[in-house]
Amino acid sequence: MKTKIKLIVLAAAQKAFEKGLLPSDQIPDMEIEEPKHNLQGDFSSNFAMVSAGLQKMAPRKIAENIVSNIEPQDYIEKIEVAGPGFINFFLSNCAWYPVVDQVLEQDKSFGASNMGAGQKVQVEFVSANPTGPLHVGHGRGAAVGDAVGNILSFAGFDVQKEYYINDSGRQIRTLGTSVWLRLLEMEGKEIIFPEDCYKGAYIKDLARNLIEKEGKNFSNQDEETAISLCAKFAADKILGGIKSDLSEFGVTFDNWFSEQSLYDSNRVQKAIEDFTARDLIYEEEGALWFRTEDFGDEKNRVVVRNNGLTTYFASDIAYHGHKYERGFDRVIDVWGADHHGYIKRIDAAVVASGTKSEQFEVILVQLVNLLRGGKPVQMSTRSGEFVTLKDIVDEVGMDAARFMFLSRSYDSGLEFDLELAKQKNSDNPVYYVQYVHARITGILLKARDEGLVEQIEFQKGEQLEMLTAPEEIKLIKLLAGFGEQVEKSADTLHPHVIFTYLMSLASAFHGYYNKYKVITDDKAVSKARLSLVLAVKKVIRNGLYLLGVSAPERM
RNA sequence: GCGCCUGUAGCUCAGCUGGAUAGAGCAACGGACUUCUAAUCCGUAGGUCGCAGGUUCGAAUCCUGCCAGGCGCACCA
Repeated sequence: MKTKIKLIVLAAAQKAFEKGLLPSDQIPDMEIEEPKHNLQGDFSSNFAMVSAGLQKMAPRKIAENIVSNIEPQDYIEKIEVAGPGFINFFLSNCAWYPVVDQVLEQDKSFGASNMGAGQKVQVEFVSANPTGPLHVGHGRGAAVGDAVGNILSFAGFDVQKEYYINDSGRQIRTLGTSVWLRLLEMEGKEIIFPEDCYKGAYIKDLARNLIEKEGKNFSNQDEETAISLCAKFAADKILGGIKSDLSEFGVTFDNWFSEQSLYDSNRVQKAIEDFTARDLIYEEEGALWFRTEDFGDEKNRVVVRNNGLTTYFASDIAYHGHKYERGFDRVIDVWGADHHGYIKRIDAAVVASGTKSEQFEVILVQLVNLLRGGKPVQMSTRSGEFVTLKDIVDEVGMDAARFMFLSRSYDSGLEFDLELAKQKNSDNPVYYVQYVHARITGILLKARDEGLVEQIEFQKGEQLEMLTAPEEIKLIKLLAGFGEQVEKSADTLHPHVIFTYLMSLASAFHGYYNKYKVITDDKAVSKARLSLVLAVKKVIRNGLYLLGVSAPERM
């Protein structure tokens, strides 16, 4: 509809120019937008204002010349010039009816777009070290990454969701040591538990599991062997837990990528050699440094320490290089905001490997403040005790948790109130939206029982011209705008755009529902309203799907 | 000190790729169920868009400088 209006304006501008009413046929960047107030029409063009300088003419005068040259259309009721020179279009109701049929026909693909044109995109998210269970922050990252993936895919991108497993290096060894020490402790030995070891209660559980599995005499082994066995056992176990927690959270990955595999295939080594050969890496004080400064970083970064061990950054260089080798045009990493200092150096690695900086994007997800009834939930990093993602999903449910995580822009910190997320009323946005879906199903079931419709699903609207109430037209307009919101969400990589959209659609529906009966004595009106309401149901479902939230038939 | 994010109603936040009278939810107050699900709706009230400049027909939105809060600034991951 927007593009239609735009073409009309352009045609009128051309005509006005030919008639000599406009001095120039230059067309500036103009916008067709939906005004906030109904009095200002359904669509509005700022053409006159943005071309004022070009035409050397007063905006209102330009607007009038445009309006007088617009071909009349049956779906346009009137056109006005208003304010500083807006051209406002008022559409007749019949302009909107086709939207209902589009929704019903296109069904699950309504709102989809081809803006991505099949471009290959990888979204990497969560990627938590397998050294402990996922916590709240990971939950937000998981919800965001998963939703961004869904949205990009719906917008026509070829998306792969990936989890990077840091299954190599020092933190895994530390994990092994932690478990080993707890194990010795359980067997009555005196131990000193170092500061840098993992302190959570889950470490003791792992030690216990290991004793059960391997028997009592495990501690007699040579320490080195024991620690690496502990590490392997613990990492596998924890990763298994992470996978199952994520799947209970409704998050699935297309690929789990192992850091260790980069070493096994010599990719890390090759990356270092390649950069060294190109003088991007130099030696100083026994360590190898990558000249990230040359790419805009504050200082150069170590890739191999003077003890010969590679840093995490070294495998990250190889990892990101490998992503592009796998054919991704765009790579999106979802990180916690506390990692922002890392962006420049990865960007340096990407650019040094011959990829354009624009092909690498980082979504920084701000921190989550966990509350219970408005009061902060105590989380002690010292003792290693924290509220896990699993705790939250168990307590409030997957749908409520996901919806809450996606309710705000990830650029802002998030207050997550467990009490609020559990409430089953309008305070809790997830039920507000899901309720629309369930309510409509109820209506459709009743309509079927009364013989008004054969099935609760159908592909063609009926008697749509009976939809004349302003609330009905407003609903259709909202449906018509879904695709644009999907594109905006995909373009900005911000899933909360979909959240906001769903809230306004739900609000419009609930208002309508309370004011009008869908099933009335008038058969034609009932059929029209059933068509509209089914369309609303489908769009709600499509939107919820993008956020990874279920659309229940009954509540 | 440097970098990233944030500052909008009492609270939590939308709006920020510039548009007309800045929106929603909660909290407050007053209403609506013999009705397709009240997990809902309707109404009232609530604002120097952190502060100061600048850009222009027009700034919550863009630029600069302050102020405040969060998070980072390792041969850690």
